[in-house]
Amino acid sequence: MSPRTEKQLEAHKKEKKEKIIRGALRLFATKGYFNTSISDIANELNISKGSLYNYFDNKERLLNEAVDFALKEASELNLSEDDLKDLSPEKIFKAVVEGYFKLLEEKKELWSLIVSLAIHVGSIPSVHKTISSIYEELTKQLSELFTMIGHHDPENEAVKLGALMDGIGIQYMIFGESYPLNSIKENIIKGYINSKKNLP
Amino acid sequence: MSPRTEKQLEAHKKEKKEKIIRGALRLFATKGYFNTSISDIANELNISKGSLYNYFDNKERLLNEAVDFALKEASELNLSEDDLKDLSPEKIFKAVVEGYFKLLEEKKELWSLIVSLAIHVGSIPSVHKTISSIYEELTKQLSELFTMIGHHDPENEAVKLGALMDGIGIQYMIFGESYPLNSIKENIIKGYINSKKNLP
Amino acid sequence: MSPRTEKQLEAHKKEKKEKIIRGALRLFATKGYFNTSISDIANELNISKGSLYNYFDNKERLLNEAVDFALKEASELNLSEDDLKDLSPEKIFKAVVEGYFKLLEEKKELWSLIVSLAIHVGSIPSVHKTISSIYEELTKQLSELFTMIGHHDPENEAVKLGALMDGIGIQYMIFGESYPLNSIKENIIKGYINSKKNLP
Amino acid sequence: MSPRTEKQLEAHKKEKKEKIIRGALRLFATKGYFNTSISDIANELNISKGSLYNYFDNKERLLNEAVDFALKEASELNLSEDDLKDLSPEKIFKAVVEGYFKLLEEKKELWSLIVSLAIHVGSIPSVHKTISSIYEELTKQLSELFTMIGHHDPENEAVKLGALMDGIGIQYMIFGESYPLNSIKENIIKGYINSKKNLP
DNA sequence: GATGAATGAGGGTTCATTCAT
DNA sequence: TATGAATGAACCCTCATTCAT
Repeated sequence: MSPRTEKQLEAHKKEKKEKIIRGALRLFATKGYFNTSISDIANELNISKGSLYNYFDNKERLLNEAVDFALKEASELNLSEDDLKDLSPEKIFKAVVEGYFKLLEEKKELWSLIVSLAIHVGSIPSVHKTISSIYEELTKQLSELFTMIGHHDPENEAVKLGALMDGIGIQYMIFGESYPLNSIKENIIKGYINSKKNLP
Repeated sequence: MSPRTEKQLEAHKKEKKEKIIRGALRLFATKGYFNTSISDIANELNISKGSLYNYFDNKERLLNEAVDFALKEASELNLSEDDLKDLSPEKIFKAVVEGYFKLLEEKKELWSLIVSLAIHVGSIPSVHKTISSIYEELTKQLSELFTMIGHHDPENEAVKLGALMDGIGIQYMIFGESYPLNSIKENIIKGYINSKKNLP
Repeated sequence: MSPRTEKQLEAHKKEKKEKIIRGALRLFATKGYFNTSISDIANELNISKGSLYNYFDNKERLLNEAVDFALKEASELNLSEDDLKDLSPEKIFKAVVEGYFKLLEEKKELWSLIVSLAIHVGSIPSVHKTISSIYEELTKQLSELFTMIGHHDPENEAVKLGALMDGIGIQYMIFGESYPLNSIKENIIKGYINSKKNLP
Repeated sequence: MSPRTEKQLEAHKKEKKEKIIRGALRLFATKGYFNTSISDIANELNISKGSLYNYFDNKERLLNEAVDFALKEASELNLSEDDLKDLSPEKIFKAVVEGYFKLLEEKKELWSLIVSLAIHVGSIPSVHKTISSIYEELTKQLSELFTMIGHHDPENEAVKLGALMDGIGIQYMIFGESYPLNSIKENIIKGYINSKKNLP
């Protein structure tokens, strides 16, 4: 009944790692990394502390893998290249921006955890690397999107859009539900579409 | 040379508090709040651990007062109302934006500490309040600036500019020196000035 | 040799707890609760400070469990119901009173620790509850004893005898070895036996 | 307006010491000696910590002087020899016993503080001496009382009455207001008076 | 005499990590 | 692989006491 072959074993291990990561992520996101102890995580998952160390070398590595996992999962929410081909530029923008705003609303705590870790290098240097490499990737994708659309200076535009969206995230975290997330979203979408139209 | 009157005593105490705050801020900014121990701060300042507690009830209070102090100091870098009167709208924008970018460059670690604390409520709730109240104030000031300039929908514009600048901060923290801070700065300044010109 | 089954594990843990309790009790009794540090206890037992916290949530809980343990152990020194059946009233009295005096002499420090904790609620409220519930139990048993013997107003008599014995304890603690413990013991025993004989 | 002569100075100092003692006693009695800090006392009295050390060498000495003070004050509540002369034996007993019960009720916390300190030598050895010497004195007075009344074996009777009253104190502290203090008081008074009458 | 900032030893407690089972 | 007791360093904080003013 239990897995036998090496492959099965590997799969089983991966599954368990993912389980742990999800649990850890849940706690890190709500309580913060430093306020979450290894014991907390073990309790959350109903496993032993020692067992955790069979899957992760130490707490910081667990954090890094968890952040990596979360970022990859979040990326998957975004559009695949196939989608891009079939959509008009306007729709692509709408989809990208709306996807991001959805992430912001639905995974608020996770977003704030990751960004707060990312921007303060001094706290946990290793995680900074993990996040920035993914960030770079995302910006590149955004830039490609602008290129496909035929924007002049797509890189600069990608950087600016990325910054604007992150900034909205910050303000949303700080001001909470009183922040006019929706109207800003509409405003952005309209702005980009119009500005494009206005171009010669 | 030593203080005698009650006033001098009070002033002396305030001075010392500020000294401690500066030291703590230095360490919090570079190592992070959770990685900075009370001992570290005491050592940094060459005073005893116990002495710290004559000035601050506990570590979290020290953080809050430090953050408050830093934010107020940073605000003072911004323009006073007098300045606003004498400057043309274009110049005011330039000054505000440039002031912010200067802050970003010169107090990188401090900026990242504060924002990372601000956005993740779960880590230290109390500091979230301290920061958000100041943030609200800043947004209001920005909004007033837009009103004075005669922008339609100044509030929305203030929120957007605030978000954009914060977002640039994030990206700067993540990408580091490779981030094209200057070209973006110019781009923003030009953009705002042009967009205004385009208005009827 | 080492425990394997869950039952053995449980038993092993209970054993260790008891070991810690005995060590803590030894120190609390001689030095006092507040003068005994967690470090002291760990040293006494040749274990680490941290290990203690695997068995007891905190120092106060350890005290409470220790007191509880001591009181229960002391109670067991008293007579079982079987004994009562086989003895004449005179002998029961003798046994009870002598048992108490023996306790007083042989566990002097422990007795004084517990009573001193019990009577001053302000010091450690939690332990006051622990002790008073046991005290209530003891008084009830004493009352039942008087009922069995046929004393009129057994409750009142139980309270009075309890008070007298506690008072003797106090005086013994204060006056030390010069206190005529033995003669008083005899006096009490005789007094109760005679008074009973005088009843119709 | 301020005291000049040495005598006045001395008197002034004594007054202040007494003030401090009363404040300290208040806190010791309610919170316990170990839970009361020098700062607490200074705050209670609105004086500085440093000032306290002008009057008492250290905390333990303050406790000893406070206990001494309290015991002497309590003793003064008892009957003077003059009173004894004018009263019948029955009335003297009544007065002594009632005085003690009044003390128990009105200065509950103080009584429990002192007795708890007295019986546990390990906690604060010095105070044990302070209290036991006063206790000895009180027992002697009680013994003299019995002698005056013509009791055979007055010493033994004094010890027993002392013990009984202390024991009642303990039980009162443990059981609180549910303890039938009044009925026991009446019972004791009647008991002693009757037993005396019953003597040939 | 009065003050309260400074001290520094020590307090209880937490926690990531190890390791024997 | 799973366990959880054991560790020990580090943490935040308290406090009696001192001393310059």
